[in-house]
Amino acid sequence: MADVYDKVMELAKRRGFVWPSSEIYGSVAGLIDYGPLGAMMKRKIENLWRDYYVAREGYFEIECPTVGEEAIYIASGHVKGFADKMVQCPHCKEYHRADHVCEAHNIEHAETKTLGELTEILRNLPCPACGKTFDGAEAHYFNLMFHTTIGPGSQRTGYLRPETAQGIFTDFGRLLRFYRDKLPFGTVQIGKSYRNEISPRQGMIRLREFTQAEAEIFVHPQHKEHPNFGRYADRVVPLRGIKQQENDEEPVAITIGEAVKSGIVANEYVGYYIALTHDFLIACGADPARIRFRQHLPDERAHYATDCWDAEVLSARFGWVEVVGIADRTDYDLKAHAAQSGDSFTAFIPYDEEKKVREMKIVADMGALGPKFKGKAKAVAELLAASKPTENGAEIVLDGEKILIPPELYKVREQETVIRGEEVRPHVIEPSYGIDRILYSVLEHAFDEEDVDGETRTVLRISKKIAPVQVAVLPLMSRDGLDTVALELMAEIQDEGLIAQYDDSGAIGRRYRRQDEIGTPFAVTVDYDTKEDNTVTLRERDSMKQIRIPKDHLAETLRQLIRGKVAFENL
RNA sequence: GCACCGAUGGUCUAGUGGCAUGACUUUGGCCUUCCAAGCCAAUAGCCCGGGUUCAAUUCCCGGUCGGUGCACCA
Repeated sequence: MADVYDKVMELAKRRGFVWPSSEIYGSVAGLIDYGPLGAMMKRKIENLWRDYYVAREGYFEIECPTVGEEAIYIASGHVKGFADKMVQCPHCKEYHRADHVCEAHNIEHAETKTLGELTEILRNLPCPACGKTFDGAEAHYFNLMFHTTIGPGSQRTGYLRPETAQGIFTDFGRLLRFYRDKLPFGTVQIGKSYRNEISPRQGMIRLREFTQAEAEIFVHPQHKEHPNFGRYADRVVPLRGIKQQENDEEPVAITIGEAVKSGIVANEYVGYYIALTHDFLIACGADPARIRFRQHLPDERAHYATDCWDAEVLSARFGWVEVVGIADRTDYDLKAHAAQSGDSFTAFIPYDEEKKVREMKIVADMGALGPKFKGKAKAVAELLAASKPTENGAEIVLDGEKILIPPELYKVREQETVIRGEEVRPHVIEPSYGIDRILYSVLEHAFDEEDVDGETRTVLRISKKIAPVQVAVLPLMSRDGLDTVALELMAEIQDEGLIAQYDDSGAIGRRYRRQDEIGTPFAVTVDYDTKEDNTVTLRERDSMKQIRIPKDHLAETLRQLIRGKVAFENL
């Protein structure tokens, strides 16, 4: 069954987009190599992403290690949440959560038991699937994080990061200062993340090492209005909300402004990035008819997220594939890191107007309290501050003992305190992109075969913004000086910062086909007229149309074509 | 991780207990004045480990990778 997937992967392998990793030693499932064209294309997708998030949104990029110490992932919940105690039934081979099986048989606190204890208990318990006992089976941990040790002596436990986000969260304090203590601000990271999948299949869709591009945008919890919401408010996006999924309906095409106003999308930030993602995926060359946004159902949503949408792209082989997740993660992560680290993970937000609060303050006379209460003096002073004194003195309870502190041991002052603002723990809006999946989706959507004069023409109609090779330079004949002129042009084009490929092998038609197959958007051909009038042929991949342009303008024209500043048909 | 199926030049593939097919691609040459033309030549392959055998790419066992189903996938 040669479906599009087979054809795309065959082409990807043959032409140097994607290869199985360490193929000569047998490869490892879930690990891939990007070949020369794949690596170039991936870099261009990442750079296009930077255009959107770094250049246009103003979110600076940081780079954190892929290896992180244990504390990070204890705080994030990955050490616990990503590790289940599993047991496999020796009879029917079914997998079960070891603690769940125990708890179903009234074993209390099974979750906290060790693997040995669980194995011991399970020995006499029946498998929920087949009814036979687990005798002979051993409970084992199952954590999807790659584990390692940092430094000699295996002293420190480390993990390969399962997402790039945690690096941004742990740098929160530094980032807040970098952005001069103001909300909102955003930070992005593009890099590798790791998940030790049990059974990674589906080619490039499910990898053990994959590239994420994530933005973490820190916003005031009460102000989730995006400052540039107007830019995307009128953009129509296919949304498949909870309602459509429950009624098994098609996505609704609706403006993002309307979606936010009607409450389908939780807030402007989430809506804004849904629209931006729509824009970005189409700019990469994904087919608009095969993109939709699906809202997470309440029961699949992570417990901390208030709203979460996946950008899904339709694949002929895999169905709708999640390529981007856009979540409002609330303050879950910052709260978790605050608890683990002791730092506050808050921003000080000044009020528009200072608040003045009049209050009674009870100030202890430490000179008198000290000798009287000795080591307990400090505790007494603190209790005094919170007490409500009467004329006879203030009654406090110290270690269960009621003590009356006479008025001469403290002073009561009425005092005005100025409150200039408050500490606010931001909420996090997180658009998270799976670059590998996007690259595959674009390849699949761009793959096209058409019949030209009885021959099959294979052409990758990828966006000229992410095509690995941008221009092919072809001498019609590799003689009569045509090759010399072509090589000169080649150098000029490369000087312009474009990626060009020179090809003088075989008939001209064959060379066009070669370039079509790797998605090169433009080809320049030097022919005999070039020597007469200094013009060259410029051919466009998608239409196969050709025009002649003066070779002096070539490099500049190409640059404008590729940046989308001018259209081929207007030349 | 389980079950079933598969693995042969770069790609697709034929086939076999004893010299391993063909096509396409690629490279060089001839030819060729714009869309995979033709001719000549060259390069290049039986997934890995063990077993059976005089001899294994072929048969057997184990593994790896890929596909499918199950399980897993905050």
